[in-house]
Amino acid sequence: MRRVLPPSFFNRPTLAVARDFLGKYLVRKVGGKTTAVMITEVEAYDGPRDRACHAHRGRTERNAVMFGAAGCWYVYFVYGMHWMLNIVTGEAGYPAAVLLRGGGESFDATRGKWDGPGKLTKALAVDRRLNGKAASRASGLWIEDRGTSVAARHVRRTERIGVAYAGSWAKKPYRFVLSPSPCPLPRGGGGTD
DNA sequence: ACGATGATGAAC
DNA sequence: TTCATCATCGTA
Repeated sequence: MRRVLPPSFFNRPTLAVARDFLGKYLVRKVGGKTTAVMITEVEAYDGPRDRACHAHRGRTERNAVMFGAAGCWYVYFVYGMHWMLNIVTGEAGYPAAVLLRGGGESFDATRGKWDGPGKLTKALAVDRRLNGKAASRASGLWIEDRGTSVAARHVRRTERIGVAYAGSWAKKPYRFVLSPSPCPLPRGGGGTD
């Protein structure tokens, strides 16, 4: 079973899309070579109120694609050297996206190879050229469901990385990590805010 | 713990 | 036009 995720998958609340990303495959085709990476770590950036979200200060040239259709890539450059890969989620006009932060070769070997958003884009040759393009075979970068189902006990939620400037929004559990070993109950009991 | 490294956005 | 900032990473 192998299905390319359609725009409707992404046209849902950002947190739901982020959660459901775990266990899906990010597939890159460049030239004749295809690479598939199981997604194991993502972060949600949810709308203008989210102070960690680029759209918090309104629309700019850089973040414009976040305001567009779900299922398009939002790629930007940070720290003078790294490309960040996001996919736009939710209704057009509502600026939200999911940042792809890490991936592995399989469910049981989820760590080590592509941990870190900058390493992931470097490994998959992702740069500005994909910004605004749809996630599809045509763009050479897309997401597939290959039948892996991820149970709740394998999903760990934490604060997002590198967004300390966002005040209370930095503390929200918007980072989702796939953990092969079952996680104990979330810290503090409920966990999902 | 820190420096690399350059695009971006807001201020002037 | 200038300048602070930055959804990171490798080395120490």
